[in-house]
Amino acid sequence: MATLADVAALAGYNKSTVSRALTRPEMVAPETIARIQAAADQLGYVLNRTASQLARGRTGLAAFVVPTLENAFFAPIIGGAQARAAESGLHLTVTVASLETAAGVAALERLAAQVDGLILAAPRGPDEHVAAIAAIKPTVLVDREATGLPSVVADTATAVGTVVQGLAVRGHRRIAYLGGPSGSWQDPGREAAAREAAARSGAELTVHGPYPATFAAGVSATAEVLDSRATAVVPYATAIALGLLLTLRGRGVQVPGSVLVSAETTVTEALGVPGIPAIDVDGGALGRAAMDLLGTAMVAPGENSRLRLPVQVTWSRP
Amino acid sequence: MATLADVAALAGYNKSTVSRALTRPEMVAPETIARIQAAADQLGYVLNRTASQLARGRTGLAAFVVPTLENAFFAPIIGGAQARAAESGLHLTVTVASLETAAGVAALERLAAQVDGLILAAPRGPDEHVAAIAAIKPTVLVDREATGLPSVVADTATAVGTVVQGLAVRGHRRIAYLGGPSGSWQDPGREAAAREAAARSGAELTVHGPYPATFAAGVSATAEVLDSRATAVVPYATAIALGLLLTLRGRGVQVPGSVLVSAETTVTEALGVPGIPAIDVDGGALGRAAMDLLGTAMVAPGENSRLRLPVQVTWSRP
DNA sequence: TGAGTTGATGCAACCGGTTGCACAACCGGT
DNA sequence: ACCGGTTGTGCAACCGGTTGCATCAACTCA
Repeated sequence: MATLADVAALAGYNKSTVSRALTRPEMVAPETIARIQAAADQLGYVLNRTASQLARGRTGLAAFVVPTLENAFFAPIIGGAQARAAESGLHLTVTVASLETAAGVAALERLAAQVDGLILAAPRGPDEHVAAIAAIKPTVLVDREATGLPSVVADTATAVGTVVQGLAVRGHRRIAYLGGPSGSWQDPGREAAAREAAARSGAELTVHGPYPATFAAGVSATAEVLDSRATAVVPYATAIALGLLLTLRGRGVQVPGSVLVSAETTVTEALGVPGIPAIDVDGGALGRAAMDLLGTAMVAPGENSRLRLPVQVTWSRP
Repeated sequence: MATLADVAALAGYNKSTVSRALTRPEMVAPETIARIQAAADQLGYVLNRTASQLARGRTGLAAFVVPTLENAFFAPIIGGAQARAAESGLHLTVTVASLETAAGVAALERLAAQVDGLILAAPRGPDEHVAAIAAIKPTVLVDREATGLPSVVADTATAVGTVVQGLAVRGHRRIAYLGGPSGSWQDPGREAAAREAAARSGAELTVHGPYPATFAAGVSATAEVLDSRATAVVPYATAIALGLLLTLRGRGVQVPGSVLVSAETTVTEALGVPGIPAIDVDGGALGRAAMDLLGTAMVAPGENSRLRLPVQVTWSRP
């Protein structure tokens, strides 16, 4: 592996000049840069991040922490964050960890010591645990808010309210809300919005859960949904909706017909029936926004904006 | 932040002794260790990984590379690998990247320069691209094999063969195989196994695809499946199966009845109908095995075992 | 008792970049 | 011709550990 010194020797300059040519071109004469560039190319030189990090006192790593990867919901968020991270020369490492247990917190504290900043996506667990991590390194929250921390959340509460109201307008008198994982920060807000919308439009709302955001949870929720005699269901996550949909149909229940299940556009359109509400979160935007916030947080700690991204509600066409 | 030198000064020893006391206790007198330990605790000393890495010439990072995170299939694999990595003090960073394009390869080559080893999960793209990465750092393949590289694959080909034969035995004369993403290494093997099983048991096999492993692909595959007039379908991935199932039922097609779709146990059981084949891959085991292989590959390059993990086939009960 | 081990610790040279400071060459202005 | 101000480059001291080699005391065995 070629080092700075090798390049310097070949190009006939000092290490320091080479370093500057490669990282701060504005400090170096154009033709010098060209020569150094040529030498670097010839040797196939690549910067040794570790050395660079040691010298600069930064690691060039950011961590994206998710509670689980089972939920495809995080995929586009990670994608968006990763794209932005790459642009600013950061590596984004994805880690699965929980803030619910002391062991999980300890693991994250260790991780925090090794990165320049963290994005905690939909972290569950008490505020103090979140604060403990945020105390170590600049931290941005996704789909959760906390005082004193920058955050970006998809405003699904409003979307759920819209959906419930829309359902009521379309004649649904009994609506079931399937809550998300216990500890979910978003869940109470969504539930409240659902309740409020139901009350305002004179529909009855039954609340069920908590359910993890998995297919299996949707399957096991079926009995409760049927018991509730609701004609429309608003589940917390797409995976839950899928499990529910398939099981309902497996039991010969008309969907929609006797029961209508909201999901996201790709799913509702697949149902081949119009008038099913879909809630679509732009995960990529969430991820990009989170990374941007982290970028500023790493430069100017203390700065903490709370972003709320709008969420789209559409009603399926056939 | 306290450094080695601080601890050394406080404890009255040399940096080097402190370093050894902390990382190779067997080389240092017990009471010395005790004193150094005390000093370290008092100062709240924590090892600076970056410095350690620079000196040792290793990064303590391993990369887990997936073609996409949309597919929940990778979640348990990553989980398993991450668990094992943590045990051996490695950080596992998850990266989304493709080996199909030159740009993707370049990005991975850059990544490879920064880690101690990589696990490429279900990489698509030509062998030379894989080889290019493997030439840089110890590399383990998951769900793909290549000469000279350690790999671990889930033997889904055999499972697909079993399923097709089972379907034929149960009276299905026309079976549709929905191929996976173009470039998938597993796909040809599965297709071959399906063909062979069909031929052996006198059933007719129609092959469709390629399809990406997504819900949307399952939706769009519906027309072709119906056209094929097959009574049973074996899709490449669970997400495809879900899209297909939902759309079929959305169109009023009896599933099963007119068409039967295989998936994984959680899904087939949700259908509430017996006799549907499920193919279940133990992702956690795949991940753990991959990480173990990487561990040995990092110590002893050249060593390259090819593991084939059995895959379970079950037929749903009501 | 002396030569040969063994064990514990110190010394100093790394690992590969980054950066403050010094210095020389060159600028336009007076 | 002289001066303050740029601009471009080199020098060397870092960043914080790791490790080969030297040193020295204590210990073994003849």
